[in-house]
Amino acid sequence: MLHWSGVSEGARAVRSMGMTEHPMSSHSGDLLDVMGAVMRFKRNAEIFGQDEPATYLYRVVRGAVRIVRLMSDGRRQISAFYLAGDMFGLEDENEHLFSAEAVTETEIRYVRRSVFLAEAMRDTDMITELWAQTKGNLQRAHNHMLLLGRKNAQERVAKFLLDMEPRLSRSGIVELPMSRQDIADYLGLTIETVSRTLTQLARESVIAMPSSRRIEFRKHSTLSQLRDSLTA
Amino acid sequence: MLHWSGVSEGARAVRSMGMTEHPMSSHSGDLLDVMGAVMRFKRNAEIFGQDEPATYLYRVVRGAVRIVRLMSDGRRQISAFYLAGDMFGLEDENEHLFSAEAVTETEIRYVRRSVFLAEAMRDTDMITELWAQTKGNLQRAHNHMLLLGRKNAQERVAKFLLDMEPRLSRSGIVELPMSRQDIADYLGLTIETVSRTLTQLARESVIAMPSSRRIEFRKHSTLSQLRDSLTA
DNA sequence: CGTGCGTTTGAGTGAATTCAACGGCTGTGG
DNA sequence: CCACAGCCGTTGAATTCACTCAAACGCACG
Repeated sequence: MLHWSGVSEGARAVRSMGMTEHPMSSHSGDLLDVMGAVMRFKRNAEIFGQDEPATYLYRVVRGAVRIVRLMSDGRRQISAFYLAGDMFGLEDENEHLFSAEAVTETEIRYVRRSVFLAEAMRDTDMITELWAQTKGNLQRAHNHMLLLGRKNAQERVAKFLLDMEPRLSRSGIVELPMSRQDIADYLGLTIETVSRTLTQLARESVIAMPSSRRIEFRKHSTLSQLRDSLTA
Repeated sequence: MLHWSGVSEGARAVRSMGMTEHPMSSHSGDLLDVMGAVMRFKRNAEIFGQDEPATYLYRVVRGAVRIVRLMSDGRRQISAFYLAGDMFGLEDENEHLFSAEAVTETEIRYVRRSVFLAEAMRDTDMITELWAQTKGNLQRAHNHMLLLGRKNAQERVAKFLLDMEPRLSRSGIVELPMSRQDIADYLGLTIETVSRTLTQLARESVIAMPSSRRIEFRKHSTLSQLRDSLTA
């Protein structure tokens, strides 16, 4: 199924179109952009699944990916969203405990880990980039754990919006690629609680919601206060 | 091999707590084991603090370290415990958003990031080890997020015990280095709920608690079921 | 125009929290 | 040796916040 093509020097001529680099990756990460193959995934399509061997290394070219753990009773936990420029597929060692799914129409570049690593051993920029990406993912994971611990619903939603803003905003307006269910499973809340909280924020004019996926920031500082702590 | 450039500044930064510094003992073995300096920290001593610049890379030689975020109203979130052999200090980019504290009497080896990286650029084993460690931390972080999402108290405690077992067990008996408060802040519960849950598990003879810090596994499979009842 | 899906809103319930008191261990000092 | 203080952990009772169950809404699409 998955098939790697063009890791050789010839592929280096190919340069993918301009993508937004999120703030956490320190320098331009074009390295996986010239290796491996590109694949398109439709909304909700599975990129890799739980219990599959973890063989590849991936990068989001366009769109959004969610890292999901599905439990037998239907509960779902989303441990990360990856957006354009992010590398992923390193959350597991040998077998995937998580699955990765396209949140929207998404374009992915992927390459065998072994191939990438072999190349990286000869190119310090590549291994440095790989490490920087892994570190960035680790930092986001720790940041996200702050939210999952002892935070109430308002704090979670406020932090979610503020975290997403720099990653996918266009001038104070966030176009969310993910559904309410995705947000709920990411925040450790139910869909109803997410909905109620957003409605309440809109009623208080902290945000505006022209449509359910579009969020405008109206009182940025209030949102920050809600995130940091309601009390005290 | 490598001299300790920059180590003295760092020592000053953290030496305010009572601890002793050791000269480089050539412990034949892993990579960070032969670089940098060793330091001892007493129980609850701070290794680095929130808002300090993130300059160093650390490894636990002996003992246990917790990564903590303290909020203004006193709430605390522990996002990781690091044990002997684990590298840490990569959870932040430039400034620490978290602090690191010794859970028990702990021995740490540390080195300037820049120094380690400079060396790693010339030694692929070192950068590989650094990446492997970062990846390991990322994997543990994702694993921990499963627990923090939508899990009830019993599932959290059961998973916590099972996760800790391979990391610090001696033949089915776990000697916990951390307090109930630490466990609670790690699991996103209150100290009372952790206590009640452990008591209940002991009453059901799933575990035995000869002392509050010592846990014996009596019905390992039952514990797994409690964890998986919703994890699988 | 109806069907289906995602989202919102409402009412009642429950699991973990908060508030409060108690028990056990350790070290200190009379 | 006992008395006491301090810390940590446990237990009890009442509260609360998010959850569950349920229904309705709005929009897209055949």
